[in-house]
Amino acid sequence: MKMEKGPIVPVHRRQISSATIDRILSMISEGFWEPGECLPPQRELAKSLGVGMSTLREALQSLQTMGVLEMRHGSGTYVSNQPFTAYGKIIDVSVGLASMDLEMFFEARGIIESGLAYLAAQHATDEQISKLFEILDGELEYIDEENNDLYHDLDLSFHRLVSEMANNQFLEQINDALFKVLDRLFRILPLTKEGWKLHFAVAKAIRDRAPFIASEAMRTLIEASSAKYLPYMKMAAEKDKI
Amino acid sequence: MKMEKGPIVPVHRRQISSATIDRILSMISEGFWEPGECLPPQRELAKSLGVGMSTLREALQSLQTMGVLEMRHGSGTYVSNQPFTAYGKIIDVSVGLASMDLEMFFEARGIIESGLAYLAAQHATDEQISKLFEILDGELEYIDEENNDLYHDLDLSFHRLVSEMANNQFLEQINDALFKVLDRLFRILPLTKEGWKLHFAVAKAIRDRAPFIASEAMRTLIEASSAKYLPYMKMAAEKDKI
DNA sequence: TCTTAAAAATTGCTTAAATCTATTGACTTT
DNA sequence: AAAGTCAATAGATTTAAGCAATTTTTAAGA
Repeated sequence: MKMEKGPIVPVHRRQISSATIDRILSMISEGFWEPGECLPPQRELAKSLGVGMSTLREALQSLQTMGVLEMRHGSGTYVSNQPFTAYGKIIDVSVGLASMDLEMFFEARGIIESGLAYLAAQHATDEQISKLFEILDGELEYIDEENNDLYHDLDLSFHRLVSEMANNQFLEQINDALFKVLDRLFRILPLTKEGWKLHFAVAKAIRDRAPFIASEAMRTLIEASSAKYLPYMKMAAEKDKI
Repeated sequence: MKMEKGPIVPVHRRQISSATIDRILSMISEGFWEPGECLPPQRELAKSLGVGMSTLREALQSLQTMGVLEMRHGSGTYVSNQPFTAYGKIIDVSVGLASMDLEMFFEARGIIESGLAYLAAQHATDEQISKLFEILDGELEYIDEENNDLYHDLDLSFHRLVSEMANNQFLEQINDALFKVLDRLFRILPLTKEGWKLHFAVAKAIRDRAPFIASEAMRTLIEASSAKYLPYMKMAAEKDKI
């Protein structure tokens, strides 16, 4: 019988720095070093792993970029005890490099944040819910005023709290990164009566433990702000470029 | 007049490697190097930037980890023309390090994939929709059979196509990474009549351009498979640990 | 003239060693 | 006991030298 010949796949000799990354990762996931713990000094570690110091440092630096390690000058290299924190930087970079696709990121934020509202309606604690309504009360004072910054802080708290209620760190980090980067491009406008009503609708649905309604309300909210700010944001992005 | 005293903010001397990262990033976003283009040789670039080669390489390696650059031995260092590809690796690492939180990742996948279905119902082209129904026809042949691998491929195509229909690269990449890593932990079970019906419901809603129904159908689908596989997955993860 | 193989040049990869800088903790002084 | 000083530790950076993969050039042969 004749064998079917596929294309011959070349064998790539792994780069040592890449292999070093995987080695360190597997040692961490095997519990050799606990979160928060300090790795051996770089000179020692390099010798133990049988690699040069520059190579080791390239690996450590990449792991730091991935949010796995934290290097402190003069002190040591520590295993991060907060995973997921690296998404922010990387999403930030992506948005910066693909800022022409601003709609895409807004759309993504709409999806993720409405999903978070869905989960919030399922998982929120009673304390969180009453705190959410406190924020709404606070916002009420700024309706139709020009006091931009104060309202902005409350708006931020609102979205942060919903995100927290959902109790899903992974989505929370991604959403947080998206929010920050979109917010930086264009600072939010003053609150209107209609805007407040949308916030209220989300809060009410979460209080009523109605996931579907909460997610739809949040979607409406994000779409409204998207429609409002996207033209300005595009202008700002263009200006940034030039 | 007395000055109001705020807390004294410590000055951190920036690390050169970190500054180098930002320098290169801004040069790319300013269009100094186009996507796909090759940077100068590392020796030259290091001299131009006024940093040592090891430092430069630490920066380049981090940028590669972020998906911005691609280093090819013997050839050169290129600006990536596909952004977003770095999410996969990093999400992979996160899941590996936080595998105790398997529910969290399943929940996240449910949110994102139902969101993708929502967008798919809005953006899908007619060709994509007919292709989706072809996949469903294909699946029909494997119902209640044990032919695991063949069905698995079709299932993968189904989810990939829905993801593609949504036309949002950012969410697509994140979902793809989640799918891969969850799929790797536990290979999918044979298709049942009920499972196929759930696939069909999603496809029908997309064809009918009904975003809300599509997203709910997808959520039901993911929740069903989650409920089915999570216990097994946990076992597998435990086994992996030991 | 075209093809092919060898050689050279280019470029990234790795190591090693010396030096600089930040942090920590122990020691001294008051 | 508190504050300042100093030495040890550990990360940060540079330089230089040589290795390894890729690409380009050159040269030989058909």
